[in-house]
Amino acid sequence: MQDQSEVSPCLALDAATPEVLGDDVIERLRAIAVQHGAVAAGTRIFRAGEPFRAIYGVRIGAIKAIRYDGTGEEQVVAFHLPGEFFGLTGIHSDHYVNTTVALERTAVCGLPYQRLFHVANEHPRLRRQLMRLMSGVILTEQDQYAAMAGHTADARLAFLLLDLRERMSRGGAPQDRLRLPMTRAELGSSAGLAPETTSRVFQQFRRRELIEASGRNIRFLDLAGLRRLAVPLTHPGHGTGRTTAA
Amino acid sequence: MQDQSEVSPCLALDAATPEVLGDDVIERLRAIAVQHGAVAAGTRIFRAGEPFRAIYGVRIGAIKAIRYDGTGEEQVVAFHLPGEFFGLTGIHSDHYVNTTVALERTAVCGLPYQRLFHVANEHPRLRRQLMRLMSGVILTEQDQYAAMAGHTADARLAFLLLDLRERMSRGGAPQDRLRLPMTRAELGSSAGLAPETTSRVFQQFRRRELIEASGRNIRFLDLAGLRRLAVPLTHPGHGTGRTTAA
DNA sequence: CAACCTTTTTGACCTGGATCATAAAAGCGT
DNA sequence: ACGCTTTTATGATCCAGGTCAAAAAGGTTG
Repeated sequence: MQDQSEVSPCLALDAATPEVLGDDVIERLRAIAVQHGAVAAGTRIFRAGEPFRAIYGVRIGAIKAIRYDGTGEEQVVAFHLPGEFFGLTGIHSDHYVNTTVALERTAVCGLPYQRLFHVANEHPRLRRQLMRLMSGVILTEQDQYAAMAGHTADARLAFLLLDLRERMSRGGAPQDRLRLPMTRAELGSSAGLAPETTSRVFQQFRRRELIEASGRNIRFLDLAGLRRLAVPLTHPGHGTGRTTAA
Repeated sequence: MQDQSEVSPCLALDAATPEVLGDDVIERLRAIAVQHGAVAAGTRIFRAGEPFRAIYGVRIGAIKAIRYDGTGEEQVVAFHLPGEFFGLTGIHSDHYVNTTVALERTAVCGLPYQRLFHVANEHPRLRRQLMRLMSGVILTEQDQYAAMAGHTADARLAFLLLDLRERMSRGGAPQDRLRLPMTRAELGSSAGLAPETTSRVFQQFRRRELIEASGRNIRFLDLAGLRRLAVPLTHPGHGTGRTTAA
């Protein structure tokens, strides 16, 4: 189950796909998917304002979605990890609204929206899955918002780390270690914090022995402690899958 | 065009509906829509954790979507105004994740999701519109997030006021006046600010003669000034409709 | 209209995090 | 391995905004 990124990278529409969608649909999707080769860190996938053509899935690597805030300052809106989709806001606007950039060596695949829509026209299962996918993105976005608004730097970063941990370990990765694909500055920006603050909070976490961190390599020492710190997302009911969007 | 809230309240799927969807679809939707009578301020529409049944549209009034943050403190996640839909996150989770409460005398209508989906099965137009709707919600959510993260109280509230103004005037309402349906505390909470701060910023806006405000009644005196203050949402390309979600 | 309760405003104070500055590490390309 | 650039860490300072407290408006209900 760990070769997920090899087998049906783009097709992991919201985690539980193979069984849910059926082989025929998977085949159709595979046919329309545009597999892009791996690109180097710093490569832009698309730029805000470009006409919307396709939604993208991350196969390997990581993506940041950014906006340029007035002064030209870069503001990170979201990160996208393997198995997640981005560019979805283009559906509404006919243009991409964020610029997306590879954080490391990254491979994405594109699902041209018109074609995707046509396939969906013939497959109710896929339609339902698409709705679920988008709903999940809204949920993620709201969680993020709720976790940031009116909370301390500690809480925000604890939340972010736990969130990244969970999303990274989706394809069966080690659960106690984590290699961050982004800089402290980028991580901070996504939480509305200055890079210096991010760095200091990391130190604090180390001192408290919540994590071990050398550079971008994190080891979780005390998950319970981190969770206590982080904003508790009181998602009632069951555990659910996750998604993201640009 | 101002009796929109009377004619096809629920059906205004993402603003541009009548022409886009066609009369037959409208008729079908009208048939499945559950029109709820107006409820008093403070009435809960649904509670976090309840099983997901329907998505809701606001006909008249206003809704707040809230979460209870650890300590039991209420945190406002979003406001929903006439013409907007909420409860969409339930699609993914099978449960509502926010609690939604009427802020004033409010009428909503419910679109039972299964039925909605069935109608959509027969109408590609509606499918497309639903995708657009959800994409728009993601966009709104991201805008909000970007506008709040790492910006001053002034900027956040200026943004919020302009946003509310725009959304309120959707059905052809006066563009220079605004009756806020929420308290300062609620407005602040949605921006991650303390009520006192919200109040003080309002005073500051008054002194600067950006707005005139007596209680919940706002008059915009200097839109350009407010916009200069607010976080500029560099949405490239065209102007687009708006939406919201719970 | 009076008593009551909620919301808003204002003041005083204090702290979390931004900012500025600089040093120490890491990466990284050659 | 060696510079060079980018990233991270840490210290000092400052201020926006949170918190506590209390008064002043508003609204609501009997």
